[in-house]
Amino acid sequence: MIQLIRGFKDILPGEIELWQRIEAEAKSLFEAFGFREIRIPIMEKTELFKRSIGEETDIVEKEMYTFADRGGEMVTLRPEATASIVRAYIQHKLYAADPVQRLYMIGPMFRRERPQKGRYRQFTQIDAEIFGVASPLADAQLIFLLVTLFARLKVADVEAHVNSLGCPACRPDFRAALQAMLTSVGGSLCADCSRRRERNPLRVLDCKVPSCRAALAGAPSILDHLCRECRRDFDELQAALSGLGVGYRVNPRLVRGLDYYTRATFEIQTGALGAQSAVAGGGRYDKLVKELGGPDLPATGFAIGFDRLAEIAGVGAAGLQPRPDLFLAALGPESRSLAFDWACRLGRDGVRVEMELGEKSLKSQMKTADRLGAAHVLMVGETELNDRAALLRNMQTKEQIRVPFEGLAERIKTLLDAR
RNA sequence: GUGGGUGUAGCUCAGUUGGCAGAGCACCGGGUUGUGGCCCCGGUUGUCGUGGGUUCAAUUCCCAUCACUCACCCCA
Repeated sequence: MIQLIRGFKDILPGEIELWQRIEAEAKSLFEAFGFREIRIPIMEKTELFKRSIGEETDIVEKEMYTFADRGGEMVTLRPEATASIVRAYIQHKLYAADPVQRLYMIGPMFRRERPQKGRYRQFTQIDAEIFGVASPLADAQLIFLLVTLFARLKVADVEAHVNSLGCPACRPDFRAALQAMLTSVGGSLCADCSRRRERNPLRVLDCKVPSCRAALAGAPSILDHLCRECRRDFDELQAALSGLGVGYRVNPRLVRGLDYYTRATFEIQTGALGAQSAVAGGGRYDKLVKELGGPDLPATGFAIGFDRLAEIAGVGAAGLQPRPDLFLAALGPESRSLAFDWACRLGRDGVRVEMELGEKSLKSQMKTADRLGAAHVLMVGETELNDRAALLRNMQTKEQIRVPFEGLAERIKTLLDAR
């Protein structure tokens, strides 16, 4: 038999209710804050991701699903959403009407990594971006949204981490200081970090190898090298968060794996997902719009790992299963055809209704109704045909009443609505 | 890409020092010829992950392979 692709997964009924709940919660929250949904394509020209995420990043170097299509063009299944949203913002000149745009999207992303807990090759992200706002209040708003959404979904054991990555004015200074320090402790770094020392020294700060952590105990902090503007913005962000009552931790070791980030950067971390600590991450990317050919406008945004969020959400799918309002149990062909007619009418009018379409004993049908959690069962058989009235049983109280055939669907709907 | 663990019924798992493949749950039927949950009785379901090797005989031993899973790496 043909199985699904490694690292991909089906979301089956029973689990999907939780996904729908999370989606609904996210949408209503974002829309309350003026975010509008945007839908972007699942594939883009490979060039877009190379230029935005960065040629030297792991994502671009070894994780993208990239191939030549039948016309020979190099295309890539999107590994993240920001690049496409920025592309759309520029291409459709959304900034012309108003540079300030709040956009969100929910959809699948693709990265060909080795699957493990909380990590799939097709995974879903909830993404939100704010364009055209330079103020750190925009970053504070994003973090507030994350914290609020997580609280609504009863996610326990999460913590917001914030940091500033500086800007083109001050980051080179810090980078030089860090590199000098790394050279001095060179011997005690792990192989990966020795390699990263030249190309991407900031990543060394994020290394989890104990020897590296020890060697970096006295590493310079980016926060000591921020220029005046970066310092001011970072202070303002913290003041805003404190004012909102959002708990957070300043983590000078927090870095991003994508090259386009500047200044404010943040992550929501959890201890509940094994090695995968990040449930959401984001930050400011003030230079990206311009780099991709648009105007020089600032932007900030985040992505939530939907699959990870679903795993740690305190609201389970259990209470979310739909239960029928009514189950129709019919005995014999004549009763069944009557019941079928009622079932179709009631379903059309919005009553959750199910019935057995085959020939089954009443006992068996009652069992099915019970298993489905039906609130009521409407029985019709020989006796009822003679009486011209069906029997409506309340499954909880076991109370049964006769309902005349005449206008039955309407009568039933009225009875159920009255509850 | 590297390393560890695991693959037996729809699900959770036992098992065979190599000899006809098991339990619980689920499902179906009956006990009640027309009334669910509890109880009792009965029944259905398997290429024992796949391919090869050793053997009279392999689900069991050996080799390979695939899948799942956890971790490294990286990230959401």
